[in-house]
Amino acid sequence: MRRAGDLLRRVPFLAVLTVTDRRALVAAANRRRFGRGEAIFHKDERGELLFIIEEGSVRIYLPSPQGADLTLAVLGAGDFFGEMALLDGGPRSASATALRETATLVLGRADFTAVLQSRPQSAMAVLAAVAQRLREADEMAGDLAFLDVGGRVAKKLLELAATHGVQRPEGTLLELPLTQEGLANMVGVTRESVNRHLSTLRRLGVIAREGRRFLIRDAEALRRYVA
Amino acid sequence: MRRAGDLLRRVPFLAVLTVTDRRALVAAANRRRFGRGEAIFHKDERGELLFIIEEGSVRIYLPSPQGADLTLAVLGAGDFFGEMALLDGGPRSASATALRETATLVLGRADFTAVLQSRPQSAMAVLAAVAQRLREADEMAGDLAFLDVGGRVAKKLLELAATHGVQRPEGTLLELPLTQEGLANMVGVTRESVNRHLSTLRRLGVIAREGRRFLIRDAEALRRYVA
DNA sequence: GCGGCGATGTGATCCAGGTCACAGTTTCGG
DNA sequence: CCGAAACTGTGACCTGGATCACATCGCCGC
Repeated sequence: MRRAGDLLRRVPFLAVLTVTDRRALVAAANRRRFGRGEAIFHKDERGELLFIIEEGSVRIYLPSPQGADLTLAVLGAGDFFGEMALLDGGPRSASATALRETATLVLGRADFTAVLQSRPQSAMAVLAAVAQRLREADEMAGDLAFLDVGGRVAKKLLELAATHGVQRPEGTLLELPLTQEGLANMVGVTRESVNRHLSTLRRLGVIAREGRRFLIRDAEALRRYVA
Repeated sequence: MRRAGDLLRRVPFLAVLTVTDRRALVAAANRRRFGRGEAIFHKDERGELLFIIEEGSVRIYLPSPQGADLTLAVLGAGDFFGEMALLDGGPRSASATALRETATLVLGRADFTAVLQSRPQSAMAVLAAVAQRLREADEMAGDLAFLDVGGRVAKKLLELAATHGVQRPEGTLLELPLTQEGLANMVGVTRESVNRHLSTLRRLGVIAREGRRFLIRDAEALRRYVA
């Protein structure tokens, strides 16, 4: 229980609660584990559960009729998801699956709303988080409308560097193991196109491969490549 | 003041307040009018104001470096906008301009947060509204990624029919006067492409022009055209 | 009621990126 | 440690939309 408490302090909308409140919440919540590749929920389903990731990582995506879906986000420990359906009562707006063995804390609608109603600070924190996501969603739409494939790939790499990168003498290494297909799904194009752009970037010495991860050698060049 | 009070009851997050609370808010708020085509704010500016539309209509859009921006929403009386920057403290995530003579009620950050903090119901309503917008933004990204131009145009027409349509014996008339350029900006393509698709749809008898507005004769056919 | 400007309609080209079809290369489970 | 399965790399080809270039058609204002 100790570990869970620590983690919850890093969840924005729970951070503002008192230790006692958080303990109560953890006591009320269920736990669920998901195996690598296991579906957590599907778009258009009804659903009344909010998930907080204790450990692991989860992909949120829009499934497309003809395969090739669009990845909206990859979340990790401390992130929460599934709140949308709770907030506006609609069906799931996207699908979620575990990318690897993942442990979650599950909150029902009643517990969630109770917290929000009784702690204005907590509601404000959720509001900030949702606003942040809206920002990102709008930006994604803009990128899809304005940038060509090369630009989208470059921009996504920079984004991943910011969120999942570790500094190395030779550049920034993306910790997240990522296949070209995965990257393709993030920018809404075919794997082949991504491959060709990565090839040029590699030939230019801008990026390199390190096993299943990417190494960004020249972020500045990538930035120029976006425009 | 009477008219404003009536209107505010239709703003979701203010509807839950008492009449007295609303009166106080109206008293505290400023009013601003904007002329046709006038800019209200620009993306990336700092801004601390929330606008509630009393009368008129406002276009929210992402400007693109090379002209041709992307319209995210067209809002009318009773809608509010500009909340994002207040909620998460970031800069404006999009630009806003008045499409015609428009009157707004302006709320500062302090007033807005005061309401949210003191009225949990009100915070929940804002949460629902923002969640709703996030849903729409994600869907837009999906459409940009999955649908071809024809599908996007058809889908947008159906959307507009739902939000701005009036029933007529011959079909649904879109009240909103809309140029092909305007439609093009909503779906992220060139005016020429929109024109060609509209031409085929018109030849097929699915839609027709009524002055500066669209008449949808066969919604079912449009729906098929999306896929 | 006419002159002009914004909004339409359409043809001609061009090319980024999708599709298909493989070959080579890692990786990982048993 | 080996073999299958998953990833990566590339060529050939085709096509939807962008781009450019006009002609025409309203409306709106003077």
